[in-house]
Amino acid sequence: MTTLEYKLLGMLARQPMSGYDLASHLKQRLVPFGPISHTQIYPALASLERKGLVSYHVVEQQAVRPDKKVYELTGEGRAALRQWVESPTPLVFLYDEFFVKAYSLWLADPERMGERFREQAQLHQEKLEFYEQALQSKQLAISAEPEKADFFEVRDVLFQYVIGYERNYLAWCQSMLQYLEQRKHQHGQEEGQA
Amino acid sequence: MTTLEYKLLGMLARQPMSGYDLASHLKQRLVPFGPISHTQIYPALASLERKGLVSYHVVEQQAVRPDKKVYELTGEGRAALRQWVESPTPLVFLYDEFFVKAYSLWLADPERMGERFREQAQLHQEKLEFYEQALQSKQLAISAEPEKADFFEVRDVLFQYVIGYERNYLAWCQSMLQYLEQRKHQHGQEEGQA
DNA sequence: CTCTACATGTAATGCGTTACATGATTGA
DNA sequence: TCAATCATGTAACGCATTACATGTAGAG
Repeated sequence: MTTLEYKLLGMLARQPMSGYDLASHLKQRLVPFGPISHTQIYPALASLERKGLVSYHVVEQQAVRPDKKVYELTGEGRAALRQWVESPTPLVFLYDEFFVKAYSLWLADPERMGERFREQAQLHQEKLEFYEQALQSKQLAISAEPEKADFFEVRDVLFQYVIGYERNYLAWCQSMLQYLEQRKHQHGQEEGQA
Repeated sequence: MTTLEYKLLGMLARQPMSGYDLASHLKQRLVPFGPISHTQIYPALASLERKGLVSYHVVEQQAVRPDKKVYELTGEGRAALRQWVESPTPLVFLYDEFFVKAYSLWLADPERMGERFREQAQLHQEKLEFYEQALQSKQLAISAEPEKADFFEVRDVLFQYVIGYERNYLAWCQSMLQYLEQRKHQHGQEEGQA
């Protein structure tokens, strides 16, 4: 069982869906797991089905579209997910390419690096705004459907985590921009290699 | 060129090292990139050498140890690294297994999940303390060797990012623990499946 | 007339992890 | 005697991404 399979189980536990639905939910960022390619989803669903953790029923589509396979969790699927969720997790290391670049920023041109940091800040700003807005509309959804508050609430807290993460990222970009400004003024134009 | 290769270039740009040295620096967390296995490092160094981005000189070891290959950047290596550092970076998605588990926490036992959150908080607390301490000793190192302040300073800011990240993580764990407490009191003992 | 949405897949490639392989010295 | 440190590698396996493959309907 891979993390990918548990992501799918977690989504199906909330709502039965087809492979296509899963992919588009992720793409629309209704679930903050990042996008997952359909070329991974379909084999993974097949494998979950072989293991008896999910089952599907075919829904015929209008026109000549391929029939839709709507998957849902079986009892074992729910139990397996629950067991995994309740199990300990080792510490994972954060992976961020821009962060790796920043490690070698001392040999780069401060002017150009300033642009890069503003670029990143922009991207993270957009993501932050998306999740802030999503959080607001989700809170409205809870008051509309209180019986689903169970997992709506949890999703909100995940969104709050992402929001905190993005705020930290932005603060870091700001402090780096300050540092670069300082550097520009201090060093003036000493190193001038192409 | 993979991110891994640029990580190695970035480290070698600061200081010539052998493959073994690179691995142990990462393991000791002197560089916040997470550990990298030596089985990846040695082939990567060979590939960088073939591309002319690094060169090495053999240092004979006492006893019967294999000779050490100390690598350093070539001019092209430095230029390639610089170009990469100055290039734009797409937004990457955060990957955290515990976060994925939290998404399905609504079907788990609140008591047991509380334990898991305390566990994670502990792990992140340790990491936070490590980087806070490292930051302090690095700041001392700057005053000792001001000529290397260039990249010491940058490393510090990376450490500061990690510190912010960990603080956010801990705050999230705390808020989740509060949520779970609330949940325990509210729901009492309604669902009791094994 | 081209692009996007719908809907499902297979095949090839690449990166990362784990296991395998060697071999002396030092400390518990 | 068992593990860890030093020091370098190869081989097998698994997960993820990209490219390939099919086919209609509707919007711009």
